[in-house]
Amino acid sequence: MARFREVPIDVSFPTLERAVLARWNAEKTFEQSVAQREGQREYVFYDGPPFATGMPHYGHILTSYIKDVVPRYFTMRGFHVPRRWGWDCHGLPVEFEIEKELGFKSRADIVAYGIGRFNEACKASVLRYADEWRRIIGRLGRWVDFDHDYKTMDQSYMESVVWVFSRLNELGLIYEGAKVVPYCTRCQTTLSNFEARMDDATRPRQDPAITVRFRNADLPGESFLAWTTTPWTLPSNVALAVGPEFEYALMEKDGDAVWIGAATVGNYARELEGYVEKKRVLGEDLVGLRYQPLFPYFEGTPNAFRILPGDFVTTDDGSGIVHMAPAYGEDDNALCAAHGIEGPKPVQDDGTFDSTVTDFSSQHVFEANPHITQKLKEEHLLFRRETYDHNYPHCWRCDSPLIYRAIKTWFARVSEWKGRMIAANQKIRWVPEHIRDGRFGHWLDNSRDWAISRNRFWGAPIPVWRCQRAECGAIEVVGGSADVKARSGREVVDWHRPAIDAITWPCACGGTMQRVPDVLDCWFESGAMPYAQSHYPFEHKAEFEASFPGDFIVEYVAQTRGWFYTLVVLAAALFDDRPFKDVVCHGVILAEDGRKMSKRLKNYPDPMELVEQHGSDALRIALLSSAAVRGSDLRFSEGSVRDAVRRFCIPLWNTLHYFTAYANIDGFQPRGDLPSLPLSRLDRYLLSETESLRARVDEAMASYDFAACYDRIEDFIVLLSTWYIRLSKQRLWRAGMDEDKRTAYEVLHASLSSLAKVMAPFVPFLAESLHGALGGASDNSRSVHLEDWPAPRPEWLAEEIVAEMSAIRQVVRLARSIREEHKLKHRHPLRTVLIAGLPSGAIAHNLDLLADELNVKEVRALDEPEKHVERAVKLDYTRLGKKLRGDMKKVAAATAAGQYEVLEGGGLRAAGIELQPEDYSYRFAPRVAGEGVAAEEKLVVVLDLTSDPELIAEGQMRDLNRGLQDLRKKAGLAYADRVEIGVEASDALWAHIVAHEEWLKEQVLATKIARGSAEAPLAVEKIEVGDEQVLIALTRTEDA
RNA sequence: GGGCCCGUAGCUCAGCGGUCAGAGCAGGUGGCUUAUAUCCACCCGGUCGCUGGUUCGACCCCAGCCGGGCCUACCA
Repeated sequence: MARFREVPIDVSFPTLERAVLARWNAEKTFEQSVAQREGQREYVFYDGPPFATGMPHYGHILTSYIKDVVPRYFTMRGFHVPRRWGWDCHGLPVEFEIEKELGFKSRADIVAYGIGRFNEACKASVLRYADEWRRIIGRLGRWVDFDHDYKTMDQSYMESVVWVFSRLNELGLIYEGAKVVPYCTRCQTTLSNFEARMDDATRPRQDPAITVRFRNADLPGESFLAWTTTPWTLPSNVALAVGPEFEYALMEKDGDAVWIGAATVGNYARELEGYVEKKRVLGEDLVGLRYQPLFPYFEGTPNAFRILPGDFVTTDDGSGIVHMAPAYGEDDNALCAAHGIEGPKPVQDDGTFDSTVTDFSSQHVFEANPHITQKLKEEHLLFRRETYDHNYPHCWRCDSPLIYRAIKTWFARVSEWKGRMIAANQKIRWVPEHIRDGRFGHWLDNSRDWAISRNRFWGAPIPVWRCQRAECGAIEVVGGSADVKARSGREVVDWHRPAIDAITWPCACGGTMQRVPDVLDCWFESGAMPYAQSHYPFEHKAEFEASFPGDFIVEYVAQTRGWFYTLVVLAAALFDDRPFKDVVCHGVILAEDGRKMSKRLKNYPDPMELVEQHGSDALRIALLSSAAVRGSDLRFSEGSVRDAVRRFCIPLWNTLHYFTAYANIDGFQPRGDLPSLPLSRLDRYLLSETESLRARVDEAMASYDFAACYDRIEDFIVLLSTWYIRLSKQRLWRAGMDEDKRTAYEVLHASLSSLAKVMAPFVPFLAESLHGALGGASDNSRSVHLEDWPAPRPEWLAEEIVAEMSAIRQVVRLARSIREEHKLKHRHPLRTVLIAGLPSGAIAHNLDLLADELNVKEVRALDEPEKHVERAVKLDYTRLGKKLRGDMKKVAAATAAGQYEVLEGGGLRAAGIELQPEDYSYRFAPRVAGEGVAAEEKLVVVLDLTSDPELIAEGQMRDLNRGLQDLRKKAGLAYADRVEIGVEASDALWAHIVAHEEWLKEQVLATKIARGSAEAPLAVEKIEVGDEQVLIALTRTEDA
């Protein structure tokens, strides 16, 4: 009766995985794994929410795998690791989707449709992919709690966000200002400076660049040349700026004189053909000069139309003179404000000119560019027209080119607490490490005030109410629903617009307090996630404070300016702390061709089809053992997944198959009594490596080096499969169950059991199958994911055996290379091998192993290796380099040339310098080619190549055995099936067969060996035995 | 313009102040296998981007340059 669950050899990993999933679902294994750690140490993981406006792609899958491995690992290590799924619900991405669906062209369409209806549509849509996400993430084997998820649109979440805003306000970190900010004319809202850099929002664009004459108001024959790539800002021009330190040249030809930056004259070689430099002055000498406005629209602007000094002026591009439109440029705004100039704002919210700009009224600014250029040309004010390729920001969702525009916006005064953010960052552990002071550190250094309001609809409200009486304008900021109720007497039923807008209350002045209409930047909401998911500080106050900062987050590198950033901003302001302790930044997954994965190009395989083809664990291995987990980009190919199956899954599976099949034949039942068993050195080697694997994985996980974890596990599987099991076959194949055989089973069982646990976080499905199969015939054994991580077993470590085995494996390689060189088949036995250079005792310890592996009758120590090999001194460079310094070269040259003398009592002298025995060792190289000698490092192997009839006969028997085994397999026989054999052999060969009949019968489980073909054989084949072609046949013996 | 990362075999990537630079894949040859879709050995294949410097010793550290990627900037 089978005790171990039968493991089919022709496994389908995807099928296997589905069965495991079914069991996890049925037994609520995930829930148990979390619940059983209740009360133990917390390991706090924050789930960075995806925008669920589409289906998961490889990037999400990579993130998800890491978000699964780490919590699984720490759970097994004894931590309580709750994992709540998060949904990002608010913001432009969603609004934009809905606008598309409803066929809206502009913001006005939304208002006409009704904010309430629009937001209902947003709400209804955000979770439309939720079921698909849940299905896919579940299929991947990621354990995460979807039932207790958080959504940024939850009332509790929104109330915490409101609290965060009010808290910042109490700290004096919020203000309303009219700064120049990125603005989307289609969405009709401001964006934050970092949204303008999201993903590929900043990308090449071609714009017109024109150089314009501004005529000197007092000397009409002179003009100032200014260059701009935004002709649409020229109607709003109110000043020019020059670099006070730069030189400016007055260039003249035929009575036309133009001022231009001296360093930029070369930029205008063609236009300035024939012009002569008449004068050269410093910029500061031009300051104060007046010029005629280009357009008449704003002629009356006080203090305007003069030349101002600007420290931002460069001479890299353009003409060295910069035109100033304060409402549409940050520098312009600051400089003009400093000189008492208020700029006109003729551009309306939808990007069109208002009626003040009579010539271009109601034209969109980008549409107006050529018309403005044309008009300037007609008035002879256009000096040059060109096109300019530059990187230009676009709206990260609707893709419209942004403009910069002064607009009333609510700001978080980030520049004020930047220092605390920088300090907090120093306490964060980044993987890869360079992000901390590199990409992220520099980003923090450049932090500017954050425009947090959006003149939009679907988001958490700015919790600011303002008295509607213009002459009062009092402002109140609320920090939660209690604040609202205290003022208005009304409950907050929904923090969303328009419900929240409907709540008003009387101002002390008699006016009405009404909410300012803006909503918050959705990045503000995601930055508030640690607090808002717990409804802090309204609920779970103590739990939150005990669990903050979080232990671990992971997202892709671009979040350094997204979520990672907003988390740090808010945590530094609210708690003067880091929001998380450890963060892993993974890279971007590219298609195999090195380009971005593109649905349109179909340059990548569908993730779920791939998972159903090869299995999720294989995909997990491929992704997490790649450089992507170290922050690099990854060219993903299906081949890497196939490779993972071939290198990792199949060898492991076959190991398990072998173990269960033979253990069941033998009726092996583990007793767990290893310490009392006569462990062989091979057994101790495997146990030592088993323990080392655990330690190596722990070490790698301490630095979140997932790739190293997979490498170590794979190394172990190879060792297990190609060394331990292969060498144990003879032990396990023997009939009956002696103690040695049982020991082998116990060792294998212990090692595999440990392996199952160590693998569990990394290949959760395979580990579960492995663990389940080892647990016994009953399918009711506990999940491996409910087990504790293996405890250290220092008693399993056996360093000297590991070193010895590594030397033995080297000897085996050397012996094989000798056979290779001499075309001697491995099956052909040889008489003797001589070995030198092994650790003392190694030969005695491994006599049988060496004899088997090398297929020799006798293994002996080689006493005088010098007879077969040259001996060379191998210096310990690390030791000697430090000691000898400049003499190192002399000594190295002398010893390499064999010029040294061995000193009595150890040590040697070379180039007049004495070396201690620990300063060097010897290595060998074969002296004579063709002698059956191989050497490497200090090892020397000498194989006796001579043969004799007895050895030849044995070789033939092994050939025959091999052929018969092959035939058994081809005939589809079970391992324990008995057979009858027929052999058509020469007389000489037959005589050998007769001599070895018993051995052969035992090997191939034959009841009878006959000369000639059997009647109606089950299988027949012609094979090579020695030099002879032999026909073999077998028939299955009916069971007695 | 500035910053960060990268440049190692045909491909994907390890490595790292120490002797002769590695693995996997791909190609070739041979061998092993009573679990394996395996595996093993050997061959093929490298100016470790280039040039200097530091050092007894540099793929590794430093400087400069070339190439690629990512990020960034008030390219008006």
